[in-house]
Amino acid sequence: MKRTSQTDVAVLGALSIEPMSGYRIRRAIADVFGHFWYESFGQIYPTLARLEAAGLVLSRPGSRANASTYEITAAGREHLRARLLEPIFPTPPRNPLLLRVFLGANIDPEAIAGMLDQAEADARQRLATFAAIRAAVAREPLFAELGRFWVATVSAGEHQARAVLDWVDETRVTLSPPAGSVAPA
Amino acid sequence: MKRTSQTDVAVLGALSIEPMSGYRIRRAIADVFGHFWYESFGQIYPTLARLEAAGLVLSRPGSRANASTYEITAAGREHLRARLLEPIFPTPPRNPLLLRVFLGANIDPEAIAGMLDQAEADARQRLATFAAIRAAVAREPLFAELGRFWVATVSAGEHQARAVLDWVDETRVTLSPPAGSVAPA
DNA sequence: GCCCGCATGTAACTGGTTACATGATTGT
DNA sequence: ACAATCATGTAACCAGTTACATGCGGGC
Repeated sequence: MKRTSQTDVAVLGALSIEPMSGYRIRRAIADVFGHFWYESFGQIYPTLARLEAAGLVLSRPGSRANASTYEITAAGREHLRARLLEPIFPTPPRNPLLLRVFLGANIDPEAIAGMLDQAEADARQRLATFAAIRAAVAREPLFAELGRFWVATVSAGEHQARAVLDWVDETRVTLSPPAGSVAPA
Repeated sequence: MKRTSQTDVAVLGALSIEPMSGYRIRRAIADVFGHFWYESFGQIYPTLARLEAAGLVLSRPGSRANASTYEITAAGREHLRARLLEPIFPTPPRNPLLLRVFLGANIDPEAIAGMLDQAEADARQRLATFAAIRAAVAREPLFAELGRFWVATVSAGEHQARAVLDWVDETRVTLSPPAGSVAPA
């Protein structure tokens, strides 16, 4: 049960769409995978060097003097395919909001209410972003083929966000009586 | 924007319920926080030592020769309270399933379908576990007071699991036409 | 001429997992 | 007696973040 890093998958995956510089890979991951994936520069550049050494990507001088454009090789595509088919090991859950809700007896009910408000605002914000992404996908000609997959991940985000909204509504009620309240007559 | 470790919060939080050995803390976290939190032994024992040095917990010889029971101190409770009120920095998202769905064009549609099946099975499994937990909470006298909070976190898990189920249903349809299909006449 | 965005890289650090080693206690 | 569970700890390792250093090129 060894959890292997998925950074290679994310980087090769980005390059499977089109050749890019390291900087642009990072932006693509932030913009497109943003709601379900994250990579930092400190992770991307070493990874790119490793992938190149392994012959999975190749770099060619880019448009600028100091820039390189990375391209996925045939071996890289094959490797990506294989990695995508490996069994998935989900990372151990760590939800700081739920940790606080569980330990809610230690703090002021107001504080919990504030956290729920924040969670609701975040979820609404995400839904707005998703709506914008849907519109963008419809416009982008590049993603005519990949659009279905992209929309599927966006939809997952929407379902999650709506689940949060429903849960917040419900939880505000079940957690509202501040300790010594009585049942309605 | 420094992400500070929440391990102290989880450990102090467990001890805020009742005194326990390190081993039992880990089991309590797995059993009770399991669906939203995780800590390994390699994390718990050093943390306990640190917390004791800081006077936030104290250890007394336990029932067994080689065991200690840890207890939260007044300072520990105060520290926990303060930590719970700190702003929440969610960890960067990393959802390997959505990464695979997005990159689905690189692999066999069957493989994606298999992953969706797996996600569905996992969600159903979780729902069953939650039902069992709800029953257990109702029985547990210790959690008469904390039950509301516990149930709130369980409910969050249920909402998430149902969101997955809905998404899988929907996505099986939107992703089913294997490439060269035509619209219905 | 200056600022901003594009671009690359690395060093220090932290958080966390895994695996291993070891032994006590309890129940069957 | 034996197995399972309770219990503690550590060492090796890995993944990943953050901050820093540096420079090019285009637009205003």
